[in-house]
Amino acid sequence: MERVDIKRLAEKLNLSTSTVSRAFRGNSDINPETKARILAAAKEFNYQPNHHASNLRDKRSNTIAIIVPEIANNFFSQAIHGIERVAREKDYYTLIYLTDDDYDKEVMFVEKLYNGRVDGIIMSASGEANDHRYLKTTGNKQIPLVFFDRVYDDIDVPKVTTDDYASAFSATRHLIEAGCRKVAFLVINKSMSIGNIRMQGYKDALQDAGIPFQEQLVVDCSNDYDKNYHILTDFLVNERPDGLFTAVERLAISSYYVCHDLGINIPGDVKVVSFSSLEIASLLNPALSTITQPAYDLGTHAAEMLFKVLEGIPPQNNHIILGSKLIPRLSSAKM
Amino acid sequence: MERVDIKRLAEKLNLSTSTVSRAFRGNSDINPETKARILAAAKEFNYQPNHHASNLRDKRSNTIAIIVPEIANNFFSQAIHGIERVAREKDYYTLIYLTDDDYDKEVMFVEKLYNGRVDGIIMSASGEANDHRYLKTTGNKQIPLVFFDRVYDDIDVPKVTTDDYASAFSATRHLIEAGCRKVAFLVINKSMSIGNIRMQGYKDALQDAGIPFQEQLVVDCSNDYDKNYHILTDFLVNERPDGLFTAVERLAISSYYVCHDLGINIPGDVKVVSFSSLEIASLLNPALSTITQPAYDLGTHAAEMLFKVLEGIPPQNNHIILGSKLIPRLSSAKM
DNA sequence: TTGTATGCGTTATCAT
DNA sequence: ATGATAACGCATACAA
Repeated sequence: MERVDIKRLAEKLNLSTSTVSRAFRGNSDINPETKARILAAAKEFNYQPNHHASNLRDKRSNTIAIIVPEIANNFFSQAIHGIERVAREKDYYTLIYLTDDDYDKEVMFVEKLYNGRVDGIIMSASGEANDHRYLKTTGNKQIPLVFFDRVYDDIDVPKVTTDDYASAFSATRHLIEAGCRKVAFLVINKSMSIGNIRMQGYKDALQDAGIPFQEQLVVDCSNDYDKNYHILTDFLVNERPDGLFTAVERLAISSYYVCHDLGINIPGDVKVVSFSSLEIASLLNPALSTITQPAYDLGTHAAEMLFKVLEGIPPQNNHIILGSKLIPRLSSAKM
Repeated sequence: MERVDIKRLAEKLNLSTSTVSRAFRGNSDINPETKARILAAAKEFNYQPNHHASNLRDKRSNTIAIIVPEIANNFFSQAIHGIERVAREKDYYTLIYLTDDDYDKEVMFVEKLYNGRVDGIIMSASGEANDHRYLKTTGNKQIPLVFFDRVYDDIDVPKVTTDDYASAFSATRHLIEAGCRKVAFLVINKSMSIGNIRMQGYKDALQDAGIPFQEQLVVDCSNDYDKNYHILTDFLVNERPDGLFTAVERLAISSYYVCHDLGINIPGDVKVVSFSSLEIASLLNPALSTITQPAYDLGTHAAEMLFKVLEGIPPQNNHIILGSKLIPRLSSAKM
């Protein structure tokens, strides 16, 4: 009921607030016995130094924000797990923001964070196609930002990504080696840096194999399951590709549904490889060949970079690139 | 670079800080023109009222905490999504805590939150078997708490759960109707309220069908994949059940792996039904029969209950129970 | 409608 | 080793 603050605790102990305060901070000198008394009393009365008061004084919040497009997604939930673990170790709070892939929300979130609410931001971007200048202000205001996975190339902050080009290249080559001659590339936003890079790997692998690139084999999908279902149905019926390389897990899933419904056999009629963080890819029917990104590690690295910046240590390497793993399974097996 | 606060903004505008402050609060009277001027200037200088200062004054944080066992889990990530959406609408911040199913962490998190950091907590519990008295203090300190899914029965706070008993009952009956006579129940912590309730539904469905309950068909599993693999391998080899009812998704996954490796056919040799929030259950090999909980709705309801409490509206119903859906698929098909 | 003054709870500085 | 005090930035009660 009664809220106990430092003042009341001090009164109960016949001490000054400064002494009590000292008991909770590492540095200042204080008699060990006094400290013990204070800590005991604090425990008894369930006292905790008020967060807002401390942070107002210190001008820091011990809090970071994570901004991601979505959370009900294996990749992001694993990455968040990684970030949270590092933050917890540093005794930082973790605020979470979901943009639902909406660029306007992203801007709103970031601008709101100028209120001293957080010490730093870790973000996977939602609006590649849009204007990023709103972030440049961030630079001026010195609120540290780190990108992971989906980055804005024109914003010069630390970034953690995977070797998307190489992965896309090897995934495409893998399909070709499995016998595909008409490999499609399914992507959600090919103008996003990440979609673009993956497409480049795809193109180059085709060229490398002497297969001409065909624009109509690049399928621009959406975030909406129903829309994708139609897009992919049309595409598969009309183009009859013999290989699908999908830039995100969701598109592989949609492809599976469509193929099931159309009676298209995987891998007999069409082979599939996808970027995916699905842990149970091997349990799918058929087992899905994946390029698995180290989502958790992406998160921990991003967090570690951010904390380096917060600690004033300039990161030696402003762009960390982690390797992904191509795991061939039945969906892309040579028949 | 230069940090602009309310004072500086006031100086630039030749106004007092109180007037500037008023421009940002809905209530107080202020000349619309003045307000417009202030807001314009705020935009220009990128001013945002300092979060900690406001909250120190107001003794509220506009922040809620979500405490869950894990996040890389379809159920929890969907629930979090629901909570976040409601919080966002209310213009609240959302802090996230992952306990990794560790009761000690849960206690630590909650106790740390006594520092005024958040206005309320939404939690799915990690330590049913442990002592919950640490939460009773919370009651005294009036920091509102709402449970969802995994609850502590002995703590009297608003709760949102699903109809676990009925779901477990019908899942078990479903297996029996599909021809199973030796149905096992796989559970992670049967002493947890939720595991217990599900087990009761299982038992009663057996009894209802005139099948005697056998203790050795209740398999106590862990959170660890490797351990479960061994536990389940032993169990399947030794007991040869013809039906598996698994209390959590993870155990169905492990069962699939084990059955694949042992050459046990699903549903031919053993049929499987599981509580699961897996969206692609129908793409598994074989398609997994699920009891699907409305995870997202659980989240939104929990959040709405919490905000009711925060707004001083006593919830009319202290325990909301949502229905789950049994979706039979190939894994439990009658042969 | 606007301004003045005070206090929210904490901690660093300075004094004792 | 401990105490008194000022300041962090803001929002309200009260005065004008």
